[in-house]
Amino acid sequence: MMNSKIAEIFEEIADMLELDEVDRKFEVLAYRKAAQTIEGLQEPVEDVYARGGLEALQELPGIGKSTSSHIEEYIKTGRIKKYDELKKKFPVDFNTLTKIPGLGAKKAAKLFVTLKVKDIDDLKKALERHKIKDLEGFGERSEEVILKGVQQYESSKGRMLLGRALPEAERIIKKIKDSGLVHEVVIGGSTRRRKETVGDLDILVTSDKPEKVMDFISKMHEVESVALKGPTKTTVRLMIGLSCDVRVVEDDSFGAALQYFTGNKEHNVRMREIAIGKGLKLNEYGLFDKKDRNISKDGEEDIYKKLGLDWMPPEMRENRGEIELAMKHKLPKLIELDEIKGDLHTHTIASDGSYSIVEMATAAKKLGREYIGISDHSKSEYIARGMDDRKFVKHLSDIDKANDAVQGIRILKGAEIDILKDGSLDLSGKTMELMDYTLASIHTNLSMPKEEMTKRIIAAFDSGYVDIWAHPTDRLINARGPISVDFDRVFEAAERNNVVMEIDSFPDRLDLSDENIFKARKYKLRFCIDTDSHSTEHLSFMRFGIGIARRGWLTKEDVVNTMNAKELLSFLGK
DNA sequence: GCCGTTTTCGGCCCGACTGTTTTCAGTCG
Repeated sequence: MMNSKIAEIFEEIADMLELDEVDRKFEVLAYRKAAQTIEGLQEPVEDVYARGGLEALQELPGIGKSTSSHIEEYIKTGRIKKYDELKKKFPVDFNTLTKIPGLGAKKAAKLFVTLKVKDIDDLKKALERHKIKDLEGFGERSEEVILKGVQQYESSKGRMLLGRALPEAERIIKKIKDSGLVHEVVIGGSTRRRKETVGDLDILVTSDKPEKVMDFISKMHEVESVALKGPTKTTVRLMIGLSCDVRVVEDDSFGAALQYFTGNKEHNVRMREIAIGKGLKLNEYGLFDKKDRNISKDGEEDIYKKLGLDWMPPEMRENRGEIELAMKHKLPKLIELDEIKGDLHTHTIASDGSYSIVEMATAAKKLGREYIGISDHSKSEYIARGMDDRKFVKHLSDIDKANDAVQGIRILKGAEIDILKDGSLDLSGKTMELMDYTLASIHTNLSMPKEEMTKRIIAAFDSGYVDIWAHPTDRLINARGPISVDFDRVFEAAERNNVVMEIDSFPDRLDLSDENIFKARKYKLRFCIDTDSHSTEHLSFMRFGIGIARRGWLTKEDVVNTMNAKELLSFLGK
């Protein structure tokens, strides 16, 4: 899968074009947009090309003549000439350096020209010697900001978004399955627990030809290098920049091994303690009695059962009280993906989405949704082509028309409305009353002090116009921390005003996080799992939000978009 | 460089914030 590699190259081309004396900002923008499209693609870009050549590539949003031929060139030769030429002038690792908060392409280029900084290691040396503060255009403060940025970058790297890791894991698993060498093949570890980021992939296989499986794994074309290869365990470095462990066990050990490799560590420690208490021994090969006989060969559920526990979903296995509940047979019945009836956070070409209302609705229908809420941006989101009241009124009537045009799915009229600095909303009450529901969210002044931010959000809720608080904390995983806010007071205000808490399923948001869901569950609050889709492909991100909701122990009853449209609207008081 | 029931040419990505500066460049959303 070359998607992320090509996306990275396009991003770097954009970075380098930004350094040109002539203003090429629209070209820069076009490359960034193309990078985004490729990165967000749910299938390998080489498959798109294999299916329909340049034409098929050009059907992707933001991919045109030039970018499609770059992609073709990369697929055929592994290089892109334009990129190589630019890189000659600036042999700098822009990809890494511009990920450091406070450092953009221009500053990185300046650091290269003056201090020969090519990568993060050079940057760290320059920081240690305090060389940066004396450069023209930099100062004491810039040096501090960059130093802090480097630390932040280093602490977050190494863990990959679940949204990237899971599709890759699934592809690899399918390949192993199709090899015909194995009986069972499953993903374990934090990926199976649906943690928001994963450090590496743990794949568990049962087979009576372990060596052949190991050979097969190490020769897959997704593999960049083989770190370790033995008869039952292989560790490879994948092209997408993730380490992957593959472990082979015998059929009788499958349940124990799956339990062991799913974790987490604390959960497993508790499990082994319980086994010891019963005079047994639990390891990855089985549950053994005093005479070392494996007494549990019937899968994972049997391991739990023989230890006096109910089987529990992987998402709960974090030692956060689930073992106690399993002993008392009081585990909650967690929400399932197929219980979701609609999606209330989606964007169209009316603001910053890539598809029309009809296209989004048709795609949602294909996924089995009964309704879709269209929630485009309000005017303060200039960059997202947000709409003012006048445009919104027209847009809402466009949704009505689309509703008549598309059969078999109901389209709801919504909006994602900015909560402004003073807590007021970005559209008039008159306009908002024309909608079926509203999402409210924060996109500006994110670093506001806690007290001010808390008052800002409470003021928005108290307006009485907010139905759903969208991507509440505004964090971007590995890139930006959450806003600073007094959750207790905000949750109280939400309870008072019947404001629903969103779980945004977009892979780098997953907001609320599972920890915050735990906090919110102490209040009488309901949740809504949305995709924040900006394209039809994003609609399938729902499963990531479901994973986070399950990690927060939510049930069907907690989540408002398990209701049908009629029930939902009546719940929202419409 | 991409895109098109306002256009195949001429729009797109504008404004806040910050730090380094005396009027603005870079970064970020």
